[in-house]
Amino acid sequence: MTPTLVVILGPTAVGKTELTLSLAEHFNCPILNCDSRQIYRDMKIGTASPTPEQLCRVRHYFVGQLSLDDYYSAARYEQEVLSLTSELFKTHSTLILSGGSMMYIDAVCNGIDDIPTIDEEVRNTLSTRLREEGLDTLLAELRLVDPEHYDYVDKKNAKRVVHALEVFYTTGKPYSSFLTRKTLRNGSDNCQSQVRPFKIIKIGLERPREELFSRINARVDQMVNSGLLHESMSLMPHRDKNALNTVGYKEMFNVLDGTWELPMAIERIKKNTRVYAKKQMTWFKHDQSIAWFHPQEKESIIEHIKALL
RNA sequence: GGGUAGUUACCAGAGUGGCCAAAUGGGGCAGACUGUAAAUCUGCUGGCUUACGCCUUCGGUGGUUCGAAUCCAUCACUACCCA
Repeated sequence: MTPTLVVILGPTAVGKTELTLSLAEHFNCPILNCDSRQIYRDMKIGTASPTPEQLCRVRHYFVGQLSLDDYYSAARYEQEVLSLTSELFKTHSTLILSGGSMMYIDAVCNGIDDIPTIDEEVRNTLSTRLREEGLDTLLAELRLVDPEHYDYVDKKNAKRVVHALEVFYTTGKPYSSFLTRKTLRNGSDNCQSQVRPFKIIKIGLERPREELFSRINARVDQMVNSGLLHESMSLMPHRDKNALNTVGYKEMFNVLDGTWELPMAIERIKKNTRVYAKKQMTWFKHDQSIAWFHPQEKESIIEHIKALL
């Protein structure tokens, strides 16, 4: 049997966790979580992490294993998933990867170029320079140093401009010289089977918009009832960490420092979650290799997978 | 009953004779995306149009003016104040 990675993806709150659990039980295989925030410890409520009960039902990987200080990235995730799968495929012919982090999924399915990780010092220098000298100065510099990427880069997106310069100052080589995949995006995923030593089956979960949005609203209320504010309070000391630049927490921090009233924060969390879900859908919808189902169509999904195994 | 303030696009809210289809913010919609991506960034948001452009808007009606969201009259409604 060809080793196969079944990828379950879809917008936040669509119902991935529960469906994935029953698929994993059905196929008797572990779950590789693919959520850039659930991978952190201490962010359980706000990220709707699998509960202890759910974690008991099926072996999970990539849940709650990082501390807020840890550096992480899609590239690192790709590496770890690849080395883990090469182990797990020795004993399982099918594995499930499930989550909504678009870039992480993409890194696993299509690979991501080998771009060096930036050290703290360069990162700090450039963020200071951005603050003090402004984006235009850095853009002008990028133009000199890496004209190819200058033409391509989103010139209003400081983060992208800065990153290209970070790479240049770290390696002495232009950022564009590290890029071998012309487009990261899904257009190229016809060749995925050559990229990976296993087959990939992508299952997308979707719901009508109103249905998804009312699930989002209900889930946010439920998070608040389960103590999101309290959890945020314990994370306050780390509020500037990237991992906490996350829907749910950033709004609650505003409540805790007195900027917002709680009801306002709750509304904003709902809204920002909807926006996030929409962004996920926008990303996923270009990927022709995804087979879409309603989360309730479990039997059809199983059939679909079996037919492709 | 009297007085004052107000009525602007989905909401809030600028605009007080031409540069106004109307600032700005929110909300909504759409999109981009190769390294902390639940991040970051962009566009659209009266109608028709690919576009030039055309048409209908700033509570209602009627006026003044070459020209009105802006000035005048009047009616309606809202808020506050005095009775």
